[in-house]
Amino acid sequence: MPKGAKVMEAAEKLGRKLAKRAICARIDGELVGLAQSLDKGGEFELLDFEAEPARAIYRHTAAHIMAQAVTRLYPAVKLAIGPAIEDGFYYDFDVPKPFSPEDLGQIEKEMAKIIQANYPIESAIMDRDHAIAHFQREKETYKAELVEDLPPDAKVTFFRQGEFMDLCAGPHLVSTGRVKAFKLLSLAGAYWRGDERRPMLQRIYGTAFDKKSDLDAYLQRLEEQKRRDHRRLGRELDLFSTHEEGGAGLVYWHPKGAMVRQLVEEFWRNVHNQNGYGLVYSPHIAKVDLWKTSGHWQWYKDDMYSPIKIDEAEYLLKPMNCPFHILIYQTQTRSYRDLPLRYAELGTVYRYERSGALHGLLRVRGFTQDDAHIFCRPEQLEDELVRVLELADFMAKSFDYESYDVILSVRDVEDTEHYIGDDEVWEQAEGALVNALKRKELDYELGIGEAQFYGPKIDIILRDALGRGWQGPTIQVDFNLPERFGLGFVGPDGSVQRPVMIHRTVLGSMERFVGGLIEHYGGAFPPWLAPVQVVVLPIADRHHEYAEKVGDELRQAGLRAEVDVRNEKIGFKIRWHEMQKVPFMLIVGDREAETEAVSLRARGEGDQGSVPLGKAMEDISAAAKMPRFS
RNA sequence: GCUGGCGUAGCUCAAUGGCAGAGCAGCUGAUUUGUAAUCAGCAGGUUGCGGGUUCGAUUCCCAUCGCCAGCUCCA
Repeated sequence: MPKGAKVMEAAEKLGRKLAKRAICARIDGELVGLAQSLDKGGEFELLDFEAEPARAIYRHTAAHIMAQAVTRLYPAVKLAIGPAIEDGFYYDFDVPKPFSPEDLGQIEKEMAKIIQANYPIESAIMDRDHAIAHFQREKETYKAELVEDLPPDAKVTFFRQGEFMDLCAGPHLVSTGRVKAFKLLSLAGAYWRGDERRPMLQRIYGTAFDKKSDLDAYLQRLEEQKRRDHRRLGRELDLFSTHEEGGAGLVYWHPKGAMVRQLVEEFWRNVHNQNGYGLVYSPHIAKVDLWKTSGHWQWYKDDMYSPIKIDEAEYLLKPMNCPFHILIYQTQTRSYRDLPLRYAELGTVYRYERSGALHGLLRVRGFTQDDAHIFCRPEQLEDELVRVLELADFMAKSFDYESYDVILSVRDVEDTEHYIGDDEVWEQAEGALVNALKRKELDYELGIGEAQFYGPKIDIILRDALGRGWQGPTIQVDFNLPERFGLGFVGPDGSVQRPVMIHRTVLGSMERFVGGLIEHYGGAFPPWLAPVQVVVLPIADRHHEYAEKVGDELRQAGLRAEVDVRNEKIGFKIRWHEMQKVPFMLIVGDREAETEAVSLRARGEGDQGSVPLGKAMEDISAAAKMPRFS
């Protein structure tokens, strides 16, 4: 290709069809727009909508089109930022009057005009000072601030489409007409630069696809997410409720939801007993002094509830279980031979969550953590972390979470205010976590400044059936609490040494975990977790006796079975229990009663035909087995 | 906590300043049913709670509680 030729021309050379679908190119790893000139050679690759970076460019252009439309309709608007995000884009605006949902339709219409006009999108470069002056003149104070943060010698790029020009690093589509399918989805407030002390802007979320059918499929996926919403299923399947009278963020588990939770807990207990944990119970409140020793009073106060006065002493509701497990540790002189000591507890804690953060079962003010604290010698730390990672993996797989993402949260070394303990101790802790992850060959993202006040942590984000992420296991290394409580163990040489603590949960909390499970399974729990595993459906009144007998036998065999003797037709009952997501239905009429048989129906799969009762019970029992750790 | 939206029967939703309604669920009765909704009748409400404007408020205003979408924060 000649120097100065456009990327697009190079693309055409590769093929008409290819060029038509291309959004941008990657030259030596750098993304460039199709309208840009080729000023250097290198490895050349065309990207279409299938490629994530190209998709982001496409949606980013859609965000610009939205900003252009908003600027036309609301001339007083000030623009902030408008990036592409997972599945779409947003743009933040400062407008005198907030948008209403009805405004979105208007904006969409204006966007359609801009797309129709097919304005070419051209880039321009200005030096930093000119750019600042330009934005100050235009009263675009947010844009001016963005440019001011750039280094003094920076060249600032702009993109122009029609009358609209926006500060932007690019690249972009070649013209506005390239956006084929878009939709504005929602409105929200958002702080400028995510800082709650700064102005609240109006954010519009939208999404864009290069095919109408893909947009429709995406919108259908949103519908599917709504159908699986645990708050909706929680009501429809009679699993749990919350009550205005009782207070926000506090959960009431109904018998069926409680059964699911109980099964999760039973499984959890089995696994922990098998894995060398001692299961403990601890109180819900403790004196303020204990929380002063642990540091919670100083470092975690904003998340804790006000003290309760009992006999002149002040007590606090626990936000964490760790100090209690430490007290248990301290009841004996521990030998190096005793370690590691692992205490596990389904411990109910209470934390103050800001009212706007509350959300169904996923964000609540009282919840039960599947907590454990491992006290070990420093040289045991890495092995223990590996064991926890293995346990976490087993737990995830047992609930059909096929994959997960790992985040290593470390302290921000600049921020000395939010963390206790010396640098050396932090480095040691962070190093142990990194080594454990390496040994399990787990890739991870780094979360700087995301650590707990007492130590760094690994967070595991479970990917559900729809590919969404759920906060699951977390593993924290802590050298600080053992120090604060003066914990010790007697070493082989008779000297007293300091143990290390691991705080960990492998599910998260019962509330959040079960909430996630409801959505993951869409309410259709696998047989071992289903609150009702089998329902017996008699055809007519004369079959009730046999149906009850079948129900009794099922229950005798340890299955959770119900008999539906309502005066309804069989079709009604089948529909009802299908919607209640019961895994198995046994239909009994004259034919079955005569031959000690049942007509088996499996959830979602329909009629499986007539089966002898004994065989049906065996099959159902086999399908309903709780997973075991091996 | 902040911004915006919302709160009407158990659930889903109508009624825009003038007698609060429907479907499903519930109850009663009829029907005795063979693989995703049998029919009929009955009952169900201080319109979240408190104040105000008005002859009159589900509707307009203020406050409060709760919910929703985000922001911030997090198991």
